[in-house]
Amino acid sequence: MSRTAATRERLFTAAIELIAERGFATTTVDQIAERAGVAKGTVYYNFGSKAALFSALLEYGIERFAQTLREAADGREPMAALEAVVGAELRFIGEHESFARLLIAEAWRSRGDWQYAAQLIRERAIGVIGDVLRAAVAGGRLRPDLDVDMAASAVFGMVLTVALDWRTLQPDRDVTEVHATLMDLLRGRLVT
Amino acid sequence: MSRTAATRERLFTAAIELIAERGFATTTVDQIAERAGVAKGTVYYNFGSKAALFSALLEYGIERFAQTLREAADGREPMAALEAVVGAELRFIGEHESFARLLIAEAWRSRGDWQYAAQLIRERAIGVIGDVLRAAVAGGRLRPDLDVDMAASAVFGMVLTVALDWRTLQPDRDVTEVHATLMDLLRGRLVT
DNA sequence: AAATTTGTACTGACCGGTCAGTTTAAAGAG
DNA sequence: CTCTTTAAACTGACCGGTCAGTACAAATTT
Repeated sequence: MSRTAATRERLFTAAIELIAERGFATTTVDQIAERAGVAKGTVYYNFGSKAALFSALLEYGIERFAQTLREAADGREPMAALEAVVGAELRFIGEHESFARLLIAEAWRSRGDWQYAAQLIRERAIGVIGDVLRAAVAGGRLRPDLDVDMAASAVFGMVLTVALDWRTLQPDRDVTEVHATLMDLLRGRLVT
Repeated sequence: MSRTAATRERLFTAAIELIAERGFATTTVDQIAERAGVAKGTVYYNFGSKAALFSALLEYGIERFAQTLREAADGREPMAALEAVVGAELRFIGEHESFARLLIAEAWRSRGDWQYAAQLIRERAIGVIGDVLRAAVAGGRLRPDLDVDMAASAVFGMVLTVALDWRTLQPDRDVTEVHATLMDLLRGRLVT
C-alpha cells in the first residue's frame, strides 16, 4: 500500500468514527486530523475540502458494503443466498458499526448534500438484496406477485435496525442467534 | 389555544421541517425563528437554548407517535393489533414525514446528546409493538420461544425504512398497498 | 374612568467564540 | 527533483446566546 493510500485510509477511519459519534457538521477537520495522526494541511492536500473527504468516504464505504453482500450471494441458490446476504449485512455492521451509524444518520435526509447517499445505498446495497429476491421469485421460491423492491428495502431496514440494537444493547450476543431470529422472521416461521 | 402555546407550536413545526431537511447542527436558530415568523429572542424566551428546543420537540413527537400506536392496538386481538399498529406507524410517518426523517437521522448516534432519544423510542414506540407481540405469544398465535424485543425492533425498523422509501420514491401509492405487502411479509406469506 | 403599575411575550442589534479553509516555509520520502 | 507531509499562524464568515428595550393587556390606584 502506497504512503498516500495509507494516509487516506487513516483519515477515512478517523472521520468515520468521529462523524458516527458526533455527526458531520459538529466534527471538525482539526479533530479528524488529530485522530488520524496527521497534519491538518494533509487533509486538504489529499481531499481538498471537508465535504469532499466525506463524499469519498461514503462512496468507498458503500462500495465495500455492497461488495460484501454481493460476494455472500454469489453462486448460491436463491433462498440460501438471501440467508447469506442477511448474515453478511449483519456481520458487516457488527464490524463497521461506526460506518453503519453514519449511514443511517446522514442518508435519510430530505434535502442536503447527501441525499445522493440514499440513492447510492439503494442502487448498490439494497440492489443486491433485490437481485436475490428476484432470483427467488423467478425460481418459484417466492410469490410471483411480490413487490421485490419494497421487500428488499424492508429486509435491508429490518436487518440494519436489529443490528444496531444488537450492538447497542447486547453486544456480547452471538451473531448466529441474531441471524437465526431474523431468518425465522423472514421465512414466516413466527406464526404458529 | 394561548398565545404561548401557538408560538411554541409554530416553532416546533418550523424546527422539525428544517432539522429533517438539514440536520440539527446545520440548522440555525435564525432559520427556525424566521420560518416560524418570530424573532430569534422568542426562541430563547420559550426554550432557553437550541438544544432544549430540540429536546422538547423530540419528547413531544415521540410521545404522540407512541400514543398513536397504542390507540391502534387498544382492544384488538393480538394479530389484528399487530396489523393495526403497523398501519398506524405507516400512516403516522406518512403524515409526519419530516419528524420521521429527523428521528432516523438523529436518534441512532453512538455518543452525543441524543442517544437518550433512541432509548425513548425504544421504551415508548417500539415498546408498544413489543407488548402486542408478547400478547400474541401468550395467546399462542406466535412461537413461544420468540425473542420479542428483537422482533419488535425488527418490525419497527422494517416499517420505518419502507415508509420512508415509499414517501421518497412513490408518494402517490396508496397506503393500503404498502400495508398489505408489509403484512404479507410479517405473516410469512412470501415463501411458496 | 382616567392614570399608573405590573407581568408576560416578544424583538433584533450585537458580541464573542468557533471553525473551514489558506498560507508559508521547511522537512522527509521515493 | 518531485511528491507528500508538517507545523503554526492567520482570516473571515457564521452562529449561539445575550440583553436592553418595546408592546400590550390585566390589575391596581387615585
